[in-house]
Amino acid sequence: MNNPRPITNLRTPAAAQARPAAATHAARQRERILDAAEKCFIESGFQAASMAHIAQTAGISAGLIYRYFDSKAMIVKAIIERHLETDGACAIDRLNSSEDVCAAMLDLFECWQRGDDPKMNAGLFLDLTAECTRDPQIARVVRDKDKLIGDGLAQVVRRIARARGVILTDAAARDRSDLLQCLMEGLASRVVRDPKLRRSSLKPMLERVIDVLLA
Amino acid sequence: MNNPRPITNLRTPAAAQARPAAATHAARQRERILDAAEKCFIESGFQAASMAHIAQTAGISAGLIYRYFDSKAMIVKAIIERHLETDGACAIDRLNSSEDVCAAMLDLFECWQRGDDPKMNAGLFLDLTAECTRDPQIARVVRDKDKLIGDGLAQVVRRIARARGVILTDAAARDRSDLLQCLMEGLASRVVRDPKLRRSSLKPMLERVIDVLLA
DNA sequence: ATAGCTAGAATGAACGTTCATTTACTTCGC
DNA sequence: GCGAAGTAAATGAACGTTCATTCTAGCTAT
Repeated sequence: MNNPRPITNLRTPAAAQARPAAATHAARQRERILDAAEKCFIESGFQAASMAHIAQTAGISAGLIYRYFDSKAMIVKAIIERHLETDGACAIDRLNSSEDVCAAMLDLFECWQRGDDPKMNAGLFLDLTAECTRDPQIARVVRDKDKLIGDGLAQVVRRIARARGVILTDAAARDRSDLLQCLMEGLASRVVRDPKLRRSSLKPMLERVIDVLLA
Repeated sequence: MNNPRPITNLRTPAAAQARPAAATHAARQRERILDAAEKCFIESGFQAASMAHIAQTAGISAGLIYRYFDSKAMIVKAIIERHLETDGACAIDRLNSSEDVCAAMLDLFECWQRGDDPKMNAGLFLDLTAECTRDPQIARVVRDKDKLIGDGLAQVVRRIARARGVILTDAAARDRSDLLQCLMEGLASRVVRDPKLRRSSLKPMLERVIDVLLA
């Protein structure tokens, strides 16, 4: 008499409806596993991080992970989706709230440089982008999200340009946001390849470049 | 009576002096293995590419690889060094020869987009950069080379600015080359995350931005 | 010329290890 | 006491690496 699968499958949202108390616990456990996985992925990369290490970091047994996730690939997928959610939204939010695009970008630069925010990690960003060239499923998710981020950034560009008295067409705003995105993502690479790079030496020219992009 | 190591160690340059005929064969084999490894690394990433797959791609047995390389890590190191050599030098050469910095950058963009040149692959570049955040040895090699590339780029900036009648200090040229590098590396990320991005939509704003950086 | 010898080149099976995943068992809350 | 939560050992596949063995090309003595 083997019972290969739990009767209430925690991996489906159906469990949430069935028993609310257990569901919140399950959700918390999933978060715990994802937090640990994120830490491990940053430390070792998606491929090299082992389930054993993730389990140890989460403070649970390796087998227990499989109660909450079907496979390692599903954890990777969940981390990527979470990262895309926070990373993209956070960047747009910063630009929207600060009004000073240059300062917002330099803040992001410093955040990457410190490496203290697991949600905005340069290594993870680069690894994730590289993975797109190899895993079509990941590529699709990333490109879908990237399109949304690009749209959001284009809107920010249009809004700021309008505040400066310039009316941009959709296409023109998009060309400018593409280059802005290029700059931001380039900073991720710069952070890693030149750790000595300072905000102060970046600021003057970045200001002038962004001025061109918004006028 | 076992003889654990070959008397002429192919992995040391000393072998080249000893027997020139065999040395050229060894060098050719090493190149063959590196070419195969490069292909596999682009296809699967540094971590996921297996020695068996590299051997199969090279058309030799798995064991033979160890006659020419001590370990997989050494192959990774050799590929990275080869990549840094060609990638950096090639970019500077293009800028030096074309005089039109914008066109040279867009050429590089298209080269990455086509993905036909194994020496200039965006996925490999991103993977390699991500690896810096995890392997200190790789980080050191990449950062040393990055410094040289930055110096070269700063010189190009100074030269072009001077041709336009602007004299830049070393620090000013460096600030500009940092942002140029930022743009170029951002393009590697853009190529992967937005495959539909076109040279024609990039060109107008890139021209204006580069104009600012060189004047 | 050629048979025998030698050493490097190459093979492929086997090794020990590690990994993701499964299974059998225990603990805990209700 | 029953089902859910959790553990730890087991499993088989895959990995990097090694090793005994075979192949091959060039040299030497006859």
